Amino acid sequence: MPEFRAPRGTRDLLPVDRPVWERLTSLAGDLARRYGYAGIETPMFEQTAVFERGVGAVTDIVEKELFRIQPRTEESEAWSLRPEATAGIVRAYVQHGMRTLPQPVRVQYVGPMFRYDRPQAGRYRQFWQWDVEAIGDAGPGIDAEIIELGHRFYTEAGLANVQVLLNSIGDPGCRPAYVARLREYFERHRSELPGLELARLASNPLRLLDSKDPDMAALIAGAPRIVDHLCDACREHFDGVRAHLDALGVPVRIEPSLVRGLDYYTRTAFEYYREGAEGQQQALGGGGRYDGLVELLGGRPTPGIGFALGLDRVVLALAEEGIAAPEPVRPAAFVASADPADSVGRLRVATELRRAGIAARADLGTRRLGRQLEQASREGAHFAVILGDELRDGMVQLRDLRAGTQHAVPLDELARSIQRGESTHHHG
RNA sequence: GUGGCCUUAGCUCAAUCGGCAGAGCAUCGGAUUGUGGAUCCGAUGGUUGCGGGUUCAAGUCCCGCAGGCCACCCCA
Repeated sequence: MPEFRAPRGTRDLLPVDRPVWERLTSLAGDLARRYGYAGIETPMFEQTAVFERGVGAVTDIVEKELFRIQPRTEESEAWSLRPEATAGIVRAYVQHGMRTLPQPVRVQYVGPMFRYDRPQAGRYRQFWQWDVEAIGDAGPGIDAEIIELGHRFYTEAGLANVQVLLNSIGDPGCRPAYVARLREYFERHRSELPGLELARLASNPLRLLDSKDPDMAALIAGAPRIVDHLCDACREHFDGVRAHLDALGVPVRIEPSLVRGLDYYTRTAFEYYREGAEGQQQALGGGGRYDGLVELLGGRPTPGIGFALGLDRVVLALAEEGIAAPEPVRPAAFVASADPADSVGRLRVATELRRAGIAARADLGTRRLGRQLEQASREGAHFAVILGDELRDGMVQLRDLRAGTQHAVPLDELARSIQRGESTHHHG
């Protein structure tokens, strides 16, 4: 066991892991372009207060999972690594006066987030999210656009069985009355509550709804549903979201018990859920509307909605479904030579090919020719270029490693021959 | 933060009752001084996660710690 290891809950993404990640990030970028979401990037740490206020001071994320940075001096501000992206993006929206841009402002970002909790498969202390936000539009249409965009990502990534769970959790106008009714309901059934749930009844009755305790299932099923207690405006918004989603053909399941753990959510709450998944990390992503957040962080009252998709969990899901990762890039040409010592000649020819735009590699060691060709084969090269005595006449051997054929070509026509061979094979 | 299971070479795993730490794959080399994914041969690679204890003797038994996984908590 080596002396040093990646810190607990973090891991190295090795060359063999990278292709699937590159595919997912380029898919996110492609969807962002199609849907009109511009890139944004905010710092990986912020003043702790941004998260305390933006995420909610009494949430688990802030209370027990925040990665706090030790200040270097007493005068230093208290910083924390970001546990999610929305608070920082909204902070940037306010700081840079983005309310003067055409509204809503559509932005997106792929990057690492940090939460200090106990690692498990699909749950890490450093993990990657694709975060998408639309700030400045209160209508239900943008909710549907965002929800469909997230669903689209899973579909195009290759996950066919991802379902959207949808709920409305009301707003500060109507939610308190509902929470009071809910509390009243569970108080009536106090004797049936497991100990852990009793504590929640006092702190956050909404959380009782998404309890995983099997003994709670019947109780939850009989509980008042928030969607039946929305004010007219919230009701109308929720119906609007559903109507837009229906029109788009997005498979949606209304889930009255879906409440999300972050304080700032209003109205729309949604989650992407993988059916038939092993383990508890079935939530692939989630999001919701946060109409009070901009104001909380010092801006004018501004509505907003967004989601965060956990890319680590998508990678895991793709592996579980047996969906193959993209092949690593194979070189078009591998330059070998009869003289094992002639690394200068090999590197020179490879460099010329590279300058001509060809993916070329060369053995820069001292292997004999047979070993060089073995290397070329194992790296999946299409052609081997063999430098030998023919160089005196300006000729090299061009060997097609897939076909097993070989012929001499002039060195100054080498790049063109390889390009021709590549294109016929790719389209043949 | 709570509980359970696990940890032997880069990877996947053996090692009888406590008795000399091994194999396959991978890597490097040879068979083959100008011709490749096969085959054969060889080499490199270990403080058995770390620390302590019991014992003539510990990969094996005991204790602690770390890390991984699982279930909670919570979330992505």
